[in-house]
Amino acid sequence: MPRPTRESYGDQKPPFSYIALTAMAIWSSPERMLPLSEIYRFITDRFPYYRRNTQRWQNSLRHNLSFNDCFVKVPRRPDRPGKGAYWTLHPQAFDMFENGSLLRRRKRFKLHKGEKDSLNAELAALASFNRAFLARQAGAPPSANLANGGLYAPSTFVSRPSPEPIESPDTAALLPIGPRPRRAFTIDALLEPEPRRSSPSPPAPLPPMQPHCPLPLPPPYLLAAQRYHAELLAVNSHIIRLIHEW
DNA sequence: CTATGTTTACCTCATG
DNA sequence: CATGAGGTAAACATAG
Repeated sequence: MPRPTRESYGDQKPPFSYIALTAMAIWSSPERMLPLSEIYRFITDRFPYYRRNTQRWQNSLRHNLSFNDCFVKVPRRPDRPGKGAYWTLHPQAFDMFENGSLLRRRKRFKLHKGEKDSLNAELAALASFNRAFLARQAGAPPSANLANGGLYAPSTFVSRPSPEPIESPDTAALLPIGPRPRRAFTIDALLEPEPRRSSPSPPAPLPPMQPHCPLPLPPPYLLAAQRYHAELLAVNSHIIRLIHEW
């Protein structure tokens, strides 16, 4: 049976789980990261089946986002106000599907408590930093040093390149535990290149992952973020290519 | 208020 | 039969 294509389903229900549909949407986006509304849009755009009964399936989809550890909620940048957060995939969730077909899942992706805790700690730190930054802006409005758009990249992902567990990269070392960073440069370290607002559907080929020269030597954020993106782009380039053929 | 998230419960289905 | 994945409903909570 040939790989199904976008037009194969029409009004029929596509054979993909919500997790697969959401992963497709995220993968197809330039930053590998989307707000909920964009995930909805991706799905309704290419699967007419989901243009009906939206309350039902969108509730299910939100349930999946919250319930499954493979999805990570990343806080918005303070200069990009909006309704919800951005959703991305945990890099370790990439071997979740067999053969990359998105049709079958190997096993549920679950983080162990320690991993989950440190991830949550970092995301909370990010949100906390946002608040601090916002407060700072309120005090000194003029020059927001955040002109070039883009999003945070989650930075505390443990790299596990292959089935063979090589060494254990120290995740905790990536998280500045103690005093929250007070200077604004840490936010620059988290900036991503401008996503190139191509509005409708055609996702940009593969976004250039420019080194994005850091200003002052950035904290571990940048290195971790870059490693994260390298993982996204390298480990799954074949899957991403498949999705782009749709 | 609505969109977004979180959580619990219960159901079906496949698999061992 | 037990277990796990996935789908659905629903009861919240919270942010904009």
